[in-house]
Amino acid sequence: MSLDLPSKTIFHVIESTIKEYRKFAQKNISERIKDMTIDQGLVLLFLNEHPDLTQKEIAKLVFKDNASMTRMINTMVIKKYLKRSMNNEDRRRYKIEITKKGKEVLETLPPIIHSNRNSSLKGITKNELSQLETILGKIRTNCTKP
Amino acid sequence: MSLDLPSKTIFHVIESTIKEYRKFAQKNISERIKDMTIDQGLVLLFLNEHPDLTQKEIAKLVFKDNASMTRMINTMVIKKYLKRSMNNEDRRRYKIEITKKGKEVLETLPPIIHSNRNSSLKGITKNELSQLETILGKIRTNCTKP
DNA sequence: TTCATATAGTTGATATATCAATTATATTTG
DNA sequence: CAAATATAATTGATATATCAACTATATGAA
Repeated sequence: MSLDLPSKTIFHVIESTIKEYRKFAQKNISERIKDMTIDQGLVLLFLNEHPDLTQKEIAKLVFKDNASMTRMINTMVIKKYLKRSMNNEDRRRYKIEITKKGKEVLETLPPIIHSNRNSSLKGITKNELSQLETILGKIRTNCTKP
Repeated sequence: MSLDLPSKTIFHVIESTIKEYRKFAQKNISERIKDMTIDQGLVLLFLNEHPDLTQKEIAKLVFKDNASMTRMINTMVIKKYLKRSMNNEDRRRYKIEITKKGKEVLETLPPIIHSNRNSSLKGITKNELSQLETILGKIRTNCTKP
C-alpha cells in the first residue's frame, strides 16, 4: 500500500492554513485584550447578534461540543464577560447575558477581527473565494453524507 | 463597525471542512482500531517513513507544540505503540522506535486512510485540488509573513 | 578551554476536546 | 393523566493545547 505521507495531502494544507490564521488572529487580539481567546470572542459576537442562543446552539456555531461549551462559558462567567440567569420559558436552558465588561470587548474586538480578515485575504479575488467555498463545500458534503 | 458574523466567513467554511473530515476519518479508524487517534496514526506513518525524526520535528509535521508532543508520545509509549531509547549521537534527543504493536497498526491503517482520502475527495478534479492549494497557500502566506 | 548561547525535551498550570453517564425539565404517546 | 422519550446542561475521566519556566546537553566564540 503506497500512501502519500500526510504532509503531502490537501488536508495538511487546509489544516496548516486554518492553524496559521488562528495563530495570527490570536496574536493580534492578545496584543489588545489580554485573557481573550478567539473562540471566546466569537461567542461574544454571536451572543451580541442573537441574544437568545442556547449553549448548545452557540457550541454548534463555534464547532465545540456541549461539554466544552459549558466549561468555556464557566470561565467566561468567572472572568466577568458573561452572566447566566434563569430562563423561565424553558427551565432546562439558561439566559446568557453579556456583562458591561463583555460589552467593552465588543467595542474593541470588531475592528481587530475586521483587520485580521482583511490582511489574511489580501490579494485574493472574490472569484477565488467563491471557488474555495465551493470546493471545500464538496469535501465537507462527502464527509457528512451517509 | 459592521462585521460579518463569523459563521458567514471563509474561515468558518475552512474550519468546518477540516473538522468534518477529522470526524469522518476518526470514525472510520475507530471502527477498526480502538484507542487510536488520527494524530497518533499520523505519528506512526511519519516515523515509519522517517525513523530518525526527533520529537520536535514530528510535532511540526502534525501541527503540535513540543509539550503536546512529549505527552502524546508518553501515552503512545504507555499504550505500547512506541518505545523511547537513548540516542548516543546527541544525548538531548531520543530515538523513537515503533513496537511490534505499532507495526501491526501500520498494516491496518494505510488502507483506511487511503479510503478516507478517496471518499472525501470524490468528485473533485485535479484542477480544483490545485486551485484549493494555491488559494489556501496565499492565505497562509498572508498570515505568516512579517 | 571556558563561558555564553542554542537546542531537545520535560513539567506545571490552566483551558479545551471528547466520550459516557447523570440530572432536571419538556414533550410525546398510549 | 402516566409512562416513555427527548432535550439542555453538567460532571468525571482522560487526552490534548498552550505558555512559561526549567533541565540537560551541544555548539560557538573569545
